[in-house]
Amino acid sequence: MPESEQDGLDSFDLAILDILQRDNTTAHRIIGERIGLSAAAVHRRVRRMHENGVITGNFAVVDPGRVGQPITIVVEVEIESERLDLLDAARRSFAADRSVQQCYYVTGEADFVLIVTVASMADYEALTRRLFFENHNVRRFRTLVVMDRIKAGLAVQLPERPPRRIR
Amino acid sequence: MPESEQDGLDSFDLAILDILQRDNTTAHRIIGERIGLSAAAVHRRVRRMHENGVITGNFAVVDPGRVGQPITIVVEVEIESERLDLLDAARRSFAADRSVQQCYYVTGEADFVLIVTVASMADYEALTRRLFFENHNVRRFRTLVVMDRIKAGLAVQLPERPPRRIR
DNA sequence: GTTGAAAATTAACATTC
DNA sequence: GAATGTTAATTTTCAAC
Repeated sequence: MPESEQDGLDSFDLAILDILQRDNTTAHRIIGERIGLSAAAVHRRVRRMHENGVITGNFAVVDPGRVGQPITIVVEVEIESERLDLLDAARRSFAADRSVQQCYYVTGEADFVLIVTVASMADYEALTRRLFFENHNVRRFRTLVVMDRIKAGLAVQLPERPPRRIR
Repeated sequence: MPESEQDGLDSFDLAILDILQRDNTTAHRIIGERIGLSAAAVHRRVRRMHENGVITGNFAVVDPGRVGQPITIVVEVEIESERLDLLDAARRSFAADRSVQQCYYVTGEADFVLIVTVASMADYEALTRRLFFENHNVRRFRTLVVMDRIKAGLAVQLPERPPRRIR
């Protein structure tokens, strides 16, 4: 395969991302006015970034407390064996669980970090049973109950200058 | 003030949220077809949920690796004093930092959990300097480098049945 | 980048529960 | 009275030039 598929984001692309990360309902015409481009040019760039995988999705974010999930918990999980098949099994069971909003595989004193939302502590206990106690590969886990979601977005910091100019 | 402002989400609202959490570019007409409502009715409900704060935002999600931020790190921070003013100062400095994507105030063995994205480990060291070493209220911090973002969305689990039927 | 057609959003109105 | 569906006007999206 050719080595063409690269980032190649210029400062216009980054300016567009900066806006869409805050509000992706902003009309292309408005974006164009702000960054000095026509609406059509903005449209083409947005579509290309979506196809290229730079933009991975467009989501509405819901306040968990308003839909019956008032409790957020950070869980650190330590596993027994790092055997690939066992690791993968854990990975999959965590990712598949509907209460698990985020799941990271990490190095350091823990192996996984999960961010879960639940309706009640009883529900959390049920989660620990099905995800941790019933999985013999889980050595231990630490529960950190979230008292305040100080910052909970997914907006990525964008470079002032394009990260790398291709060609 | 009246005690009227309540959730009052019905199953239509939840069905709409379920769709918008996956893709908020879905046209109201399409949503209407799927759940059995007109486009106008969908539009009104979406607008109301936005105003009510049920929908907290509409975002495009960007792949951090594609915009020069290939490293994700989970950081647990322990602080010295829980004095309110000092706590608030820490809170604010974490939230204000552009590299900090998420910040939670938690109970348990840590006080804050941060999720940060950076361009390099040198940048992470710079971050630890400005956020932790220069803040004398930080007792210690643990670094968990993310090797795999297994699940990184913010979609909240929605109840099958409405959480509470008002009136 | 501009133009023009198709589609979506949005407001206004009549109607039903 | 609150919420729905229909209609119509406005705006946006999107393809062609």
